[in-house]
Amino acid sequence: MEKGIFAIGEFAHESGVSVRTLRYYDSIGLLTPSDYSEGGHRLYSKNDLTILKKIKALQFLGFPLKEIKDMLEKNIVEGGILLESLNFQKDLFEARRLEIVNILSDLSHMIDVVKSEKLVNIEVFCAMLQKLMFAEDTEKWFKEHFSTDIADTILHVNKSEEINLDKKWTKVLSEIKQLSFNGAAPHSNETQETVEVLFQLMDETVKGKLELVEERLQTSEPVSFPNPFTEKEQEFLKIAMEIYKNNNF
Amino acid sequence: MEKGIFAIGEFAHESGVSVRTLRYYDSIGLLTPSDYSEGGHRLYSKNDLTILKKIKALQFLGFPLKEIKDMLEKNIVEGGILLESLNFQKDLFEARRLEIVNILSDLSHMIDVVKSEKLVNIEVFCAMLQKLMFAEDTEKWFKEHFSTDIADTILHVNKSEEINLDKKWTKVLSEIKQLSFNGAAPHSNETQETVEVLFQLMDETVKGKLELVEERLQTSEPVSFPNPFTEKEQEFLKIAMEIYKNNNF
DNA sequence: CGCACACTCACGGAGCGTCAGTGTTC
DNA sequence: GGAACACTGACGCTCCGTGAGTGTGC
Repeated sequence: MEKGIFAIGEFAHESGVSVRTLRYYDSIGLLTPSDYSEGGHRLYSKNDLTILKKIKALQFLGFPLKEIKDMLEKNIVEGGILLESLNFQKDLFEARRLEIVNILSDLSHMIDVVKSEKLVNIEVFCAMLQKLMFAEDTEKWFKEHFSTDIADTILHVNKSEEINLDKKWTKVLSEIKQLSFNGAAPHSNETQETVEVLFQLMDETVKGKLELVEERLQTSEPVSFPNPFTEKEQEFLKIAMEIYKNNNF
Repeated sequence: MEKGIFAIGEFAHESGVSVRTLRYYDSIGLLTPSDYSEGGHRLYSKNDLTILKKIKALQFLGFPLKEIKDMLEKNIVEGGILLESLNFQKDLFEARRLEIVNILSDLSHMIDVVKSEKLVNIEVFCAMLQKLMFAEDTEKWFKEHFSTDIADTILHVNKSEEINLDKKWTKVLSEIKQLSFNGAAPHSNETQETVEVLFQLMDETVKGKLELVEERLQTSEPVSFPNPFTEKEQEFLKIAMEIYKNNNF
């Protein structure tokens, strides 16, 4: 091959772009090779290399190929329009970054919670996750259904405290599911012990304001709060809790 | 419609997921409606709603639908495997975050540079961009072609200084391109003035060690440094610089 | 002549949006 | 009986990867 003229494979190697990609760019008219051989083989020049570099540079900034095509065709771009595009891309990436940061935070949280368990029930896991995902909605819900000070007390826990609570919740909720699944009796010792832990945990979570919360829970409409239990499990738990309350309060 | 049983539209509205998506989920067996009407309409139950919520929760963490399907089918997941997936996702997102942070930094840089110009030549723009993209490679290149101290002097500028330099470079390189495009003579006053600015800028960029750099540039192989000029422009510039040097040195 | 290389379709993928043409519900 | 809703294909989107089957360059 003459110097400065490349077949597609050579050109691909030189530029670090795949052959498939080059053909694709040709097909959409983004990078048309400078020449074709008699047999129809694409022939690229050094100039094509600089064009390709431009394409890759613009692609790096997140521009889609269509826009890149437009930009290259115009060659000289009005600063204003370019600036607009750049700002648009920046906002887009900034939004993505925030999203990712949130997801990362939730992932870390879930990792901490899962770490301590051997088996994780997917329902409990997802309920925890939903709690994180809709933290803002949850806050709203609390402020609508309880007085502001109760809500504040419940919601204002720090991160490590929250993780600790979540671990405990994961454990006890999984246990309850397991009991129901195994057909345990609501009045059995095992069940009642777990229910006791549940009450303690509720108490810990709401920091002693349990009575207030319970009162509301019974008067207000059925809870639409993320709930990891099936109907059957709910029924089981309701009975077990009744028994516990009759015995202890 | 009976309570607790939804047609697809209602269900979509309730769950905030599009009808298309629901049908898609059915088609891939991810969320099969609890029942079908005689006429073949999908009928969803409350239970389906909780399943959908799980799906969305897991999707939020970045799991693809296939994996979600697996996880839901197993229902109880081994903590170890789940932990592995979570960590994998976390690493993935962390990598993406870093990527995005870099892009954002480069975007901001380019925005600063572009802000001061009315018209931006795409070649100059892309050359700047490439300089940013391959900053590490550039550093390597400098350290190979010059002594370490020169490289350090040139490369160790702070951010605002770099942006300032880039703005000047953008301006002068664009001017040269414009001159060449307009068919200006290499010896014309206009051209020579621009070349003078170019020399000053080179000097400023390499902080007075211009002679050393030039020496190397002439002896080493042709520069593969990001270059915004076409062959024609390079020829034009070379002549103009010769003239300038003959007149001034 | 043979081997490496290039060519042109064409499918697939993730997750749906968006027609088009027809059937169901109430 | 007619509006509103649902159904099943099927194509489109982005940016290519990955074949399959055939033609070129040296």
